[in-house]
This record gives sequence, C-alpha cells and structure tokens, in this order.
Amino acid sequence: MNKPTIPQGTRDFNAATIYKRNYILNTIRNAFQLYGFEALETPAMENIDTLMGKYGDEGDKLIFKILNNGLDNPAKQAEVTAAFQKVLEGKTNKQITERALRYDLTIPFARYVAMNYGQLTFPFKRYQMQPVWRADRPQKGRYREFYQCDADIVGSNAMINEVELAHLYAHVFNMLNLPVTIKINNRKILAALADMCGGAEKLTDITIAIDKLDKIGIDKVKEELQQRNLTATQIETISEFLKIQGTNEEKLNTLSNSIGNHPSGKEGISDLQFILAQQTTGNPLPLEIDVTLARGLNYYTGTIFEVKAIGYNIGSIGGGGRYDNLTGLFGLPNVPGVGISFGVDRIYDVLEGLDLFPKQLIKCSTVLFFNLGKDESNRSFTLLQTLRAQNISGELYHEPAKLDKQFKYAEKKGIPLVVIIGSKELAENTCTVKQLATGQQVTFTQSDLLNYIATLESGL
RNA sequence: GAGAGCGUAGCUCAGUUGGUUAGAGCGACAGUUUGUGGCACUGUAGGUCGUGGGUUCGAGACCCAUCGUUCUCCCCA
Repeated sequence: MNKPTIPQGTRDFNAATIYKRNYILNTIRNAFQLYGFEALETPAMENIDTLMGKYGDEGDKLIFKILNNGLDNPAKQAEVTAAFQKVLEGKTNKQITERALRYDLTIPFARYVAMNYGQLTFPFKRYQMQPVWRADRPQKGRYREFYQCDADIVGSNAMINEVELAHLYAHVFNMLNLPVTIKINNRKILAALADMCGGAEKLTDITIAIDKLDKIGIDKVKEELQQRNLTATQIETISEFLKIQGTNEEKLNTLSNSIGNHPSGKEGISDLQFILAQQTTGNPLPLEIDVTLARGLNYYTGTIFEVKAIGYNIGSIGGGGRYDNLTGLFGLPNVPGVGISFGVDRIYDVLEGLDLFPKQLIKCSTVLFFNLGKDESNRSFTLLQTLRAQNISGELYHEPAKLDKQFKYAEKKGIPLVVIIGSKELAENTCTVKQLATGQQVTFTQSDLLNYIATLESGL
C-alpha cells in the first residue's frame, strides 16, 4: 500500500501550529468585535453561478469546481457526454458541475446580503473568518487552502468607513507586534489617468503595466505600455504621473497637479485626503499612498488597500477596497460597500520568519500524575479530577512504569508539574510535587494539593 | 498556464569518474538505573534509494517517462 498523502497545497496543522494560528485568529476576531462587526459564516461551497465571472478570467480558472454526483447514471450517458464535450471546449457546464468551493469571502457575503436584504440593518457590518480555496500552483506563501478574515461594511458611502478599516488594520498589526505598511490608492485616480490616456478601456492595460513599476523600473513599464498599444503622448502622461514621490502630502500635491482637474481624479484625491486626515493624535497609521497599487479583483471602484509586512518578503498579507455595486451582481442594486481582508497564513509565515510569536503560547497539561500502581493511580485519579473541576488541566500516566520513563514523558510534552503518589505517599495521605524546570520538590498532605498548584500555576 | 531545482532511515543529510554488503547525526526503543527527568555510555530496530522503463558485465549515481515536492514568472492572501 502506498503512503497516504494530502492534496497539493493543503497542510495538516499540529498542536504547536494551531496554538500560533489561534493567537492570530483570536487577535483578529477580538479586533473585529471591538470595532462593532458581527459574525457571519457561509458554506464551503456555493452554486457555481455565484462565483463564476466575479474574479476575472484568471479567477475563473482558479475556482475549484465540484463534480456532480450521478454522472455515471447510464440513463443520462448521452447528455453527460455532450456536456463534457463543452467542458473540453473550456466552458463550465451545469450537467457536469453546478457547485464550486468558496474562492474568497467577499462574493459569498454579497450573495448573502442580496438574499437577506430585508432582514438586515444597514449599514451592515460583518466579519467572517473561514478557509477559501484556489487552484493556484502552490509556492512560498501560496496555498490552495488558506484562511481569510474579512470585515466589510455595506450600505454606506461614508468615507468614515475607510477610516475605520484603516484603523482596524493598524490595530491588529499593532497587537501582533508586526511592522507593516498599509498602502492605499483609489481606483478613481487610476480611472482618471486612464480617461486622460485614451479612455476607460485602457484602464486594465495601464494598471497591469504600472503595477510592475517597483519590480521592473520605469523604462520597462514604458516598453510594456507601448506593447499594449498606448501612444507616445499617453505614455508620457503616465510616466509624469508615476514620478510622484515623497511624503503622502507631497504625493497628493503632485497628484493634484497632474490629474486634479479631472472630475474623477479630484474625487479620488479628496478621498485619500479624508482618510489621511483622520489620524488619531500622536500615533499615525502606517499609511502610504501608492499610485501604482491597482489590485486585480474587478469589483473595486474607490479606495483600495494592500498591506505589506516590513522586513519579510511574502507578497501582501492583506487587501481590500471599496466597491459600489457588488450586490448588483445578485440583483440588488445601489448597495455600496467597503471591506478588508487579512491573510492569516501569510501573517503566520511572517511572524514565524521574524520570530514574533510570543513564547508560552503552547497550552497542554499543567500537571502529570505519575502512575505507580493500581491503588496509587486510583488515588491520583481522584485528585486529578478535583484539579480538573477547578479548571487545572492535567493527566494521569496511562500505565505503571519506571519514574524515569514518566519523567521523560512529562518533559517531552512540556508539562511543568508532576505529582508523585507512590506506596509511601498513599499510606501517609501525602503527595510529592516536583517542578520540572527547577527540580524543586515538596511533599505535603493531599488536601493541600489544589491550593498549592493553584498558587503555583499563575507563575508557570 | 510557462519555467527551474530537488526526491537516499521517522527527521536533516552524506554517498568519489557508474564497482562488492548504502552510511552519519538527531530522533525512537532497550539497557547501565524497579522512588526521581535533562547529561553520559552501550546496544537494538528502522531503507521497494519516489515509481516505471531504458543504457551497462554492473545503476542510489547516467537516459526517458511519471508522480510528489520546493521555487520563479503570471496572478494573488
């Protein structure tokens, strides 16, 4: 028999990993609740129509489709064969697949809002922390199953929402002691640029090219723009636009000069100004205007966010933005929203890489009772249960064995305290407690055990 | 979707221009030590060399295919 394996890009998580992941998840969840978001969970799978066409052509290819059941039904053989022929031509087909795994949390959320519009109080603020699946080729910081943690506010155009989300980002990364840059931009600015360079249909070409600025440099970007059929004048306009540098304020000034007269550009600039102005005193957010920030997801229309860790290269660890009409895709027009997402798995990699996880996250048994015989272990078990009743975790060694072996077990599992009840202690109604870290050992009556451990535990 | 690297013991790896019986460290288990762990010493177990084919007198090593994995590009969290 072959060794068992797990699907490409998925992982098992052992105890130590889970404690660290929970540290991140708890931090994020607490922040979500602190900022007034309510919880939501949606199914792992959605109807395929809900997902297809929402993430662009690339996205459609990366959606995991679920094969329908009953394809082997002989009565349907002809239809199924015909349907499969269409799949071979590159079209998904409901005869073959009518469900798919969740690709992100935003679209299922929009679907939920559209379905439950009447029951919700607006602005509706929800958070959601669940795994998503993408059929990408795995590599560093990229998995096929990973957690996203989203907070969205729908039913409000107010820019105060962007401010809230920027602070929420800063709050979480501050709690995690993780230095980050929160990059912000506005699609309206990019739209204005596109409009001044040949029209909205150029937007995609322009954003794809300028997004690479810090990777390939201005000359290569110009080349790419040329290949994408932009004229010399247009390329010149773009390269002027890309020259902006300096502080956020300086960037805003430069932007005003280049696209400030364009109505959409003007709006975008004032949106950015609003967010940057709402800083709490003394503790500025790590916000940085980045006009090359575009983000691939099709539905963003206003503010866009992207979070990069400082000092560890792994792509973005968070992203989000404003969308004017997400629920319109599901028949509910005029519900604007804005949201952000945390990439837990990448945040984990960064914290691990920078050694930023707090020590002492690992929770296991506080006490190990040695097993030194039948009567002895019966007494130990009774005492163990009284500790557990007071919320002190512990376990009894599973069988009588040499002390040596039981000590080693405690040590390997990181159990800080052992309680020894052998024939002598049993007869005298005493117990011996040893702290493994210091080797300190005390013997006293069994009725004092609970108190003794309770006072010790706070210092462990 | 395009490209590159790597698959040898549970883990990390060594293995010479192709040459006899494939090694080390760590870990596991046992013992030195049947009421006191970490240290030390001794011993034991554990390998279809990812899989399938090919070249060769001879393949862990060379060739082809395949699977797995890691990384890069694309795109993303």
